[in-house]
Amino acid sequence: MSNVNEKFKIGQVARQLEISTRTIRYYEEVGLMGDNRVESGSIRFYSKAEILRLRFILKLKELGITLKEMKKIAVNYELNNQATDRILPQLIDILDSNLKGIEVKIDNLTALRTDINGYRRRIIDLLQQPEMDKSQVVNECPAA
Amino acid sequence: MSNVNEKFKIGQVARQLEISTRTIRYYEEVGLMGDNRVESGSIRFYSKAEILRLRFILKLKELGITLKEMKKIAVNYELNNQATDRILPQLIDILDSNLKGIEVKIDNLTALRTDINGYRRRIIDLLQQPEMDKSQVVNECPAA
DNA sequence: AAAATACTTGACGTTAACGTGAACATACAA
DNA sequence: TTGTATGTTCACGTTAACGTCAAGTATTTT
Repeated sequence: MSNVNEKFKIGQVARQLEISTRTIRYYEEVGLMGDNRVESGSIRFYSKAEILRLRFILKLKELGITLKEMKKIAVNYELNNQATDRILPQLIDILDSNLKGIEVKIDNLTALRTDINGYRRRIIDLLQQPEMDKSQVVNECPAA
Repeated sequence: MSNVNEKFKIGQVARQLEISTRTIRYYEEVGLMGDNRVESGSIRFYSKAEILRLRFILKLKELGITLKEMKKIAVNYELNNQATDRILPQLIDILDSNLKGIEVKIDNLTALRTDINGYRRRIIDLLQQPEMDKSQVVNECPAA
């Protein structure tokens, strides 16, 4: 068997990618992976290309793209007869809107950090002034 | 009825805080709010202090603290006979670990943004060189 | 008092992305 | 051949924080 046509079973692939076999079957289940069971039997075999496809899925996931979004892309990829030129702009759109979401999240988290720090500081101040009545803190709305 | 002892029904409170009545009942259900049903009947009444408590819960939630964590605090608050001195350091601890989580998230998102931008740029480059074979992009693992 | 509005208690539904277990078939090692 | 590792297909479980009925009670308005 030539090296390029080498096939792997699901467990090998899973170990290689450090994911569970369930995950791989799940990706197939939701239509991200196509049926890899060979005619004869029910056992799945994956070529290197298919493993790359899995890697690609994992990468997109890392990039914050949901499986549902990926499916959309995949469907269009088929519909357009694998015309990459039609697909890539779509991917860019998704990446862009994702970038926006990320910016928003970063901003929110940054504000949150400031907020928490302020609240934290107020608590510490209270703890260091033992004569004060601290009971109100619990019912107080910080930075509001 | 003096103003300070004024009681509100759940719907009024909900509108005031812009949350659902279900949410308020849920907070009671998970032990964050104590039973506010008056002896005689089954209708809940909330004093301003209790509305403040709700505000406090909402604020902590904004700060990324889960209801489960709040419950912990609340339980200790009761256990310690409402000794604020024992509770506040605990709150600080939680806020601190939350801050750490936020830092991590910000870092991750920032790296992600860079990553996405890089990938995005590569796609655009490909789209602008019409002679190239773009089919590989889909199976390629960006920045890996 | 009738109608409209608000409150009550269940209790199942929702979302994402798998985890987990059962019960069985297949495959390679000793 | 017998074990043991690995594969298969269901199908229910998980998590958080409520949403959403349904069906009945209470309050308030007209």
